[in-house]
Amino acid sequence: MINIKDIAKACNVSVATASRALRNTGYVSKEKRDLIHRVAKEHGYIVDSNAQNLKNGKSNTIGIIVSDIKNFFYNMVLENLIVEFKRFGYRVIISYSFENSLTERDCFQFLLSSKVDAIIFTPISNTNQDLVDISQKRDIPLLQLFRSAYPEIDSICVDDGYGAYLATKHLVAHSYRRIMLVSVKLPFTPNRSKGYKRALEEADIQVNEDLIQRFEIGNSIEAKLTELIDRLKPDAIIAGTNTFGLNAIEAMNSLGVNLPLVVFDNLDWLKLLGITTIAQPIKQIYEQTVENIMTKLESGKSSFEEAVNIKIKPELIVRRSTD
Amino acid sequence: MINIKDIAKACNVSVATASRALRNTGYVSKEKRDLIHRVAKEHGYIVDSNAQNLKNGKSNTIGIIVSDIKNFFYNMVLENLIVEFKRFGYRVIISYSFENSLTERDCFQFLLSSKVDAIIFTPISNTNQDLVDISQKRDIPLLQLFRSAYPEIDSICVDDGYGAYLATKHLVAHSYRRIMLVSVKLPFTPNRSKGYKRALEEADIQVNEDLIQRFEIGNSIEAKLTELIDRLKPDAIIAGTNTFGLNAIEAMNSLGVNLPLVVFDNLDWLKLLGITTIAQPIKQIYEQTVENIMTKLESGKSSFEEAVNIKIKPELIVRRSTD
DNA sequence: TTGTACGCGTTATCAC
DNA sequence: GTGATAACGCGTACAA
Repeated sequence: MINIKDIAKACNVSVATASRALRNTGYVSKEKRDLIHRVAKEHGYIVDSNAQNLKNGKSNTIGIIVSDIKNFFYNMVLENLIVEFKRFGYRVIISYSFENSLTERDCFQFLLSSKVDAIIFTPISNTNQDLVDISQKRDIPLLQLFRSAYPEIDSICVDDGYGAYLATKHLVAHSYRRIMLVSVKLPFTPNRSKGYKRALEEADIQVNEDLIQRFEIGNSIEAKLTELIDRLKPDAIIAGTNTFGLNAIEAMNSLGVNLPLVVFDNLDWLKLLGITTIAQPIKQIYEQTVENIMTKLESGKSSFEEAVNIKIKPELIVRRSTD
Repeated sequence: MINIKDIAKACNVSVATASRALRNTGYVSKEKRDLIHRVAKEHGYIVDSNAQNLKNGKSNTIGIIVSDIKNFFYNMVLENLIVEFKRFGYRVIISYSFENSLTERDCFQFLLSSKVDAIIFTPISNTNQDLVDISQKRDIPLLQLFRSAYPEIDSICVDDGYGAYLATKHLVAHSYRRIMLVSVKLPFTPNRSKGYKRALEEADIQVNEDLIQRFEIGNSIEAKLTELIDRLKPDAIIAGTNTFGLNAIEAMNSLGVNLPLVVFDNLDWLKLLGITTIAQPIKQIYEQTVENIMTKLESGKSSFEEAVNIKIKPELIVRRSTD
């Protein structure tokens, strides 16, 4: 393992000089600086970031715990976060919790153990309060993204309730009355059914609780939907995730019906099929996220008096499935 | 920052004892062990992995550089790799190169700097030879996944040439003669056109080079495809990626034609649309990857005499688009 | 402008 | 069973 001492020796300088030269900081004459850089490159020297972080007590790194690696939108936001934070001189380190609280716990501990400067995460539950507390004590800025499980820390969520409101209102305006809402059974996430009910109430339509169905994410609900559609005879469907949307289409196909459909999350294939969607405003999400974290980081304050809860409004994109 | 010294002091033991207790290693009496664990928990103690890694010269971590965060299959493989390596006691740390050689360089350096025990990556080019060399010198097992740019290191790829062969042969068997291949312009990846040509030659069909089209990945090629289909009048299409597949469908829609289509990468919506696909055998990919890395790690040898180049055969899934 | 010396948090060695 | 101590590689007062 070739270290800074080797480089210093090879250049006939002290490690202090080598360190300063390699990090382009402090005083060091041009000749020595060039020499040191050249020798370092020749020897394939790479700093040991563990030693650096240990020394500095921080790592110039932002940790992100993503709950679902398969979620296209999470990945889109993640990509932009990586790019944006890089522009501020921060590296991003990603951990995946796979929608599991214990795995989330591992991730959280790992990030704290690595001395990250901030943590962004999509909470699965509120069972890791102790780690949240430790982070606060260490003055590490925290931010909940997409969900809000810990009231005392900042959050940025998409207002899915409003999305459901938009979808329902749109369908109501097209004279549909028996609208089925296929929602996710997920705690700490904005409530879709509230927006659905509000839109119906505004139109003086009686809410039928049977038409509000909740399912766990993860496995196909095609069979269940087939049964439900057949039995409840809805005249339109709102699918809370694009997987549910897919299942709904399959269910309708197998029943030989073709109901108007609105799907959450705007993916390419939904556009292709001409399906109306509720689109997440990716840009707003990552921009607000970066601003939230950078503000805390630059102010040196890991949090302010009151937790900030930002709700970002999704957009309705009308296509021929509901025209 | 509460460290092991604090814990030791609070327990009236030495740091050595505390360290042994916390890591459940070496000798330490039951009472002290329990006490130390309790106090550590109470104080919210978390080891500093930077100090650990610095001390140990390694991190029990495998670094993976993913070239495309949006690629669903990469993510599927990644998820499984994380789970599998965890079972072997290794943590995975992910970096994204976004199909950019310089970013890949950053990632590579970061991983080496972090003292990862092995690196798996999807090379974009062969311009980072120096970092490959450094890794070899440090005895860090390397593995190229999905592409092969450095002949001297192991690789695991999907045999896309064979996939193209399967697709072409299938279409030929259905009497199509003017099959258009929409392929990716990507170096170091198995050549799709070879398999395409082989299938045609086996059927004594003259290869028409015009029908082999290559495009960069990243942006929509719908307009180009519309023009090509209109001008070249193919009687079937093979799309080398699912984005190209999407574009092909859009192009056909705008022309009002409906040619048989085979698309690489089997995604849910392709199944929904009944489109024939070439499916990547995810399980084989991650299993072979884990085996390759773990063998090297456990044998203590970062490589063997000859580089191993594994090609995994994809599968043809026939659906109604080509029936 | 350069070098010496110490400490960051942890662990392995060795003496007790 | 337990504890003192030297390292790991690096950065930085402080001295020169």
